[in-house]
Amino acid sequence: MQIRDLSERTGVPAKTIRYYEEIELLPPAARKPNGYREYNQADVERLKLVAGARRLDFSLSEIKEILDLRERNIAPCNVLLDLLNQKVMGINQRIAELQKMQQDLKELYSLGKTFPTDDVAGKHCVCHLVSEHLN
Amino acid sequence: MQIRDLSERTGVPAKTIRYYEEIELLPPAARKPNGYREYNQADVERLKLVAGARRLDFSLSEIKEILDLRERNIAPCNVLLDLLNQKVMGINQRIAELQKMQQDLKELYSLGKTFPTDDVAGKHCVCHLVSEHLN
DNA sequence: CTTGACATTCCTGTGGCTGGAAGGTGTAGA
DNA sequence: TCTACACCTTCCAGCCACAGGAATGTCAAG
Repeated sequence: MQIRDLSERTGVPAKTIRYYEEIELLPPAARKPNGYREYNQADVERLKLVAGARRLDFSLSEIKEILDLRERNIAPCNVLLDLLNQKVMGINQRIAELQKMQQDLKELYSLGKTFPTDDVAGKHCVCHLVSEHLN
Repeated sequence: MQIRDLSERTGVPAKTIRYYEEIELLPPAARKPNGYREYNQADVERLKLVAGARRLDFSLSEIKEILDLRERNIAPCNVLLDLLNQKVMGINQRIAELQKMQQDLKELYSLGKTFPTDDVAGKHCVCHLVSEHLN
């Protein structure tokens, strides 16, 4: 199985697979006599875990932690469960931030609409509101 | 007024101010005989607009567009209002994506909890769920 | 013998900074 | 005068997770 097959089985671009190897997220691939990378089913499984974790927005270093545990024959399940939990809380916070920002944006929009839109100096228009916007 | 004063009046780190100048978001600063950058009140106002817009998560190129309009003596108010509006919609979408992801994370967590946590191979545990997770 | 689809490495760019090194300048106190 | 110390300058590197592209090599089919 060469890199394109691995790519198709996992949905990860070949370019990205090489990159993962370069940063040592994945172990150095076996090579065919011609220098081409060669993969097996275990490589597919490992990369599928990486791909699934990426879709859940795990960072590469978080994923590396998982893979490293497994390489040392330690089941990473608990770490993974913890990470899932942390992600949920992180996303809660992120959503709250976004909602706050959306509130701000809407307020600025509404208020800005009531000001003239031809103020180049920006003293009495929406531009001024943005300038004075703190947090 | 030197760079540190500008920094304190706007909350933008000196390092970042230099960076903004380098990428031509801000015009080249006036210089004192000793080579130090020198700023005036107009520079404070401009940078405050930049800082406010950044807090609202405008990109530097969006901000550049605003500043360029003003430099050409065109009031950027309408463009700014449009951008505010776009941001609101963008955030709505982002929030939806995050909520979807949170849903997925919670499901994986709950289901993962029901599996053994000592499965190094990852065939019958939360790791497997993550591997098979598609969007 | 050529065409085309693969593969390889290496370099660059993205966004928005931040950190640090190496050196110059300005001011206050001993 | 000497010396701290705080400020300034430029330049180079790193972060994250890749994507794009150049230059080159390999292999199978027609």
